[in-house]
Amino acid sequence: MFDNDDKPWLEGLNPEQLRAVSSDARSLLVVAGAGTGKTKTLAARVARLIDDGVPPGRILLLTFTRRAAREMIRRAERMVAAGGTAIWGGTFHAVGHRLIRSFASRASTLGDFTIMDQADSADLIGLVRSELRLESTARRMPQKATLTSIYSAAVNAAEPLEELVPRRFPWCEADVASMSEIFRGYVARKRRHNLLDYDDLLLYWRALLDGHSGDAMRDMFDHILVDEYQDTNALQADILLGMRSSTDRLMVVGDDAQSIYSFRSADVRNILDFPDQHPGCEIVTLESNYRSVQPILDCSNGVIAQAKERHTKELRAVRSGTTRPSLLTCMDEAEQSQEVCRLVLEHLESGVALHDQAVLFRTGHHSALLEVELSRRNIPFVKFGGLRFVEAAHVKDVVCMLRILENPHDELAWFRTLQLLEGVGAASARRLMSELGVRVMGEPGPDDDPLGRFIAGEVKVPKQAMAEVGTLRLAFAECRRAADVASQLEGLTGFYEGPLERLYDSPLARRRDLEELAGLAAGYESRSSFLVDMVTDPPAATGELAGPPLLDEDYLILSTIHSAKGAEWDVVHLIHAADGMIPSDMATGDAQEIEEELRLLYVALTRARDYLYVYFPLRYHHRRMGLDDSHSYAQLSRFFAAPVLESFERRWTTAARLPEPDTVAGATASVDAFLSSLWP
DNA sequence: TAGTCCGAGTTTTTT
DNA sequence: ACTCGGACTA
Repeated sequence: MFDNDDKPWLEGLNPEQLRAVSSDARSLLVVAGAGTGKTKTLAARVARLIDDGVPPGRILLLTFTRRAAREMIRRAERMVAAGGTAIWGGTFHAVGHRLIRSFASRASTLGDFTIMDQADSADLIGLVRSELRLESTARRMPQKATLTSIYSAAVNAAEPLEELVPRRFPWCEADVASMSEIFRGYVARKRRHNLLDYDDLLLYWRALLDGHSGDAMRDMFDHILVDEYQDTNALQADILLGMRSSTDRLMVVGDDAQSIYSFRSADVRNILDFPDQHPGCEIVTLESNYRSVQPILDCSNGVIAQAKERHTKELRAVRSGTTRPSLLTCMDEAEQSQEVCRLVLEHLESGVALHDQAVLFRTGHHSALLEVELSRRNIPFVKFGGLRFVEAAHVKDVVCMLRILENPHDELAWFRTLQLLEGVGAASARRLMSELGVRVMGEPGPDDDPLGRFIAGEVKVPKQAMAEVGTLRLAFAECRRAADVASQLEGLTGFYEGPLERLYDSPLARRRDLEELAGLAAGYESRSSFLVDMVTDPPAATGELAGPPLLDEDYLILSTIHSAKGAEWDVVHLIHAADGMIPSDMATGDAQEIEEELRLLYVALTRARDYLYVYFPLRYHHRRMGLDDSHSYAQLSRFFAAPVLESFERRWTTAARLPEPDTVAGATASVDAFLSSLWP
């Protein structure tokens, strides 16, 4: 019936995948279990659409990361010659930004705006908080980062503070009143300075859909495809509804068992309620797993079977293989690191490249000790997740200087940059900004060129700061003449040498980061697109790689479980399978949180193709690398209940065999005592 | 007013 | 082990 030579996208699709690829239903829900060929199906569908004559520019592909979008588009383009306009692909936030830029500026409602990342939002919230002088009241306010999370959670879940805070931030319950005041101030400040935060990218998108631009926006696309639908939130579901026209087709793909972003207000109800929200919807379920061998699936199925609420799906292995996963009990974290290195190298020797192996963990700092060990043994690695490269103070400093060049009225950027100068603190920075005429955009001022005034030296600076101000003026002046971002960065880094040495320790590592930043910038034509990408699509990985030349080399993958979503490796090492680590003791408040931790474990286990190793360190030292030997015993994660344990090959290192079984059995109390001693 | 020292409180995961 | 703000000194 089909000629595969004509239609290469048909190749190797199973009947369910084929249904998803060729369906013409107006609304299509694909429930795709882990490893069931979701990416392949999405890519094949895109290829099919293009082959059917849909112009690529009229296809919108919404993914969780831009990396995922690029991968899918690449695969689709391999299957079919895609000419003409490129497919619209990216995250909700990145696409929202693009749409707002073209529609809002055209309507001149917003003019030229700057996007803030989360740290910028936190700084602004901190600024508003200190200006409101709420500290004088008896209670101390939560940290600015916490306030930012609360603000964002309220926006994304569309939930009033009075309900949200007691439920998700119970320790801040007493602060709700002052919080509302701060948030009101924050919103006003954003508006006055034409700043949009991440949440605004979604809010303005939705607002534009309700306004005059709505029809034009809806008319842009014939097909919308959404990946990782289980991790979208109420606001995003709303946007999708708003984007629908009478003729378009919408396909969403997801797996409720892999919903792990409720902290970002993702709501599994989105995928569960999709059929109701989009009447006449066709549903396709993918259950054949092409990734893992059956013993790994047995163990993953056993883990997810413990979930209370779920769509029952049983993954079936297509590939053959009988190696059971290993649960390795180690003496302590140090031994765990040793064992990971040993097994990684063992697999390397038997032909599995480093980048086909990954070490997964619950939180960014869980890999700290392992990173030391890997460096010691010269095993190159790249780390995904944890603290981001662009959020490091020194990278932010340099990016802020670029932001001033882009928008000389960027209050936050000036405030940060000026304080880099020796002898200039918050007070002088404020004074300088007002002298320079950094002001609300769009309002007429005495001079529209604060940067020009700064370069011309038209402001009084403290004596101490004279030298550095001079260098900065020169650097800015050169930047104005330089054509490309890369050379602008070079000039600014020259000025930055002084502040870097003075303000931070380990300047060597930081200088390396700045070189990496320069390398990234070299790939950009314009400064503005570079700055936008730094916010909406920042580099996901940080690594111990000295520079670009080394990128060709083989390297091991380290990743938080969250960042491992959608990926797969031949060999997966999951470390810290102790209670308090997974589930994280930060997330054992209520049953729903614990259930999400369970899904998190499920996501980790289902990343493995051939070999799966789970490591459980028995003892946790109180003071890492400390001189004393005080420690307490951990308990195996509660998710490894008896039936799950049966699917593992259990092993103990020689050292781990030593403690008496009853010591281990009674360990929970001591772990809890240790952990709670950290935050009394 | 910048920079330093001290004490109190602190929640992970990411766009 | 970190951040943050307040008090204090130069």
